[in-house]
Amino acid sequence: MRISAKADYAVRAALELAATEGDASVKAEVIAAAQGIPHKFLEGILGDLRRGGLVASQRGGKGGYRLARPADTISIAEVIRVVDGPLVSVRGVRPPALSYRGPAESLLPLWIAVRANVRKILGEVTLAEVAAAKLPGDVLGLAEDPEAWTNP
Amino acid sequence: MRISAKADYAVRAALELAATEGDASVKAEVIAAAQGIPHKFLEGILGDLRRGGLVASQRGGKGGYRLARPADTISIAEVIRVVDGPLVSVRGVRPPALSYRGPAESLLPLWIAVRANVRKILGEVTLAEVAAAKLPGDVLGLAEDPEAWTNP
DNA sequence: TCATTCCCTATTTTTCCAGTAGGGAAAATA
DNA sequence: TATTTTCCCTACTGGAAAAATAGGGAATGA
Repeated sequence: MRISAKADYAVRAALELAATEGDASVKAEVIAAAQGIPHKFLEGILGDLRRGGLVASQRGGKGGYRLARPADTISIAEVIRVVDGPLVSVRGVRPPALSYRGPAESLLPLWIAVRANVRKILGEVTLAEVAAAKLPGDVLGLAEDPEAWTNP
Repeated sequence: MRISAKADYAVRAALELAATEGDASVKAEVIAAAQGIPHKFLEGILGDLRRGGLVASQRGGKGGYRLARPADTISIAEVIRVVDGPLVSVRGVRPPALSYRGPAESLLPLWIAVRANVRKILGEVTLAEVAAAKLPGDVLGLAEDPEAWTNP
């Protein structure tokens, strides 16, 4: 299960906006430099976020980007969906559209369970929480287990 | 987050073996037909599973493949790791190797939490359970929630 | 010996990811 | 109005990885 560069970049860009005081606009170039993201590639991503209604933009002199909604109302899952489509897919297909035969029939509910779990985490955590380094208790609990950091 | 065709095929092939009575060998061609997997592609996957120690093979007349260990000792996570490498990665990199700056710093524990959760599910469910359509209670609980089947 | 089946290597085809290029449109500033 | 700044749009490219194919070699049982 791989999280794409696009999704990673999009979340980091959104976090930069979430961390900006007030309604000030931030230029794409500034975000790119702060997070080490290729400038033009980032512009495309910010365009996706804008079309997805998560970000507002302003052209010209003092222009730039800002969040379209308060940072505590935007989940990480939303950001990823806007740039990458479905949160979880199998062979590029979203789970409910899959069909399995024979002993593999119970694979579908298994993928559904995985997806539900991912949704639960990424859907409850907001940009505000990550930007402020204040993850919800249950998520922090999972992340704090030393076992979670071990390799394979 | 995308699960590759290879991982999906590998699990389904392993489930066919898990569902086979006794130690009987199953031919690659039979598995391919049962699950609708391209025969030659499947052969490569079965080779990976064999080199990973999950499957044993036998050449010649009555040859074929069978599980190298009891089906209730092989988790879905093991199967996926053998054919695809790390269970979860960000931009192709496994989470502990990532490094984030500024407001994105808490992204790392978040990815870790997601990974821990995926591991928890796929690591506890065995081939035997899926093949017998008897998923563990907690997994079934997640999968039974109608909410989990809704689209986005 | 012969049919069967796994085994190995190489090659192809396709798809998608990540990144680049160049210019046009809007807005502020002067 | 002219100029600068910045977002905005379209196209495109390179390359890697995913998915699949091809062909023959090596073991095994009959």
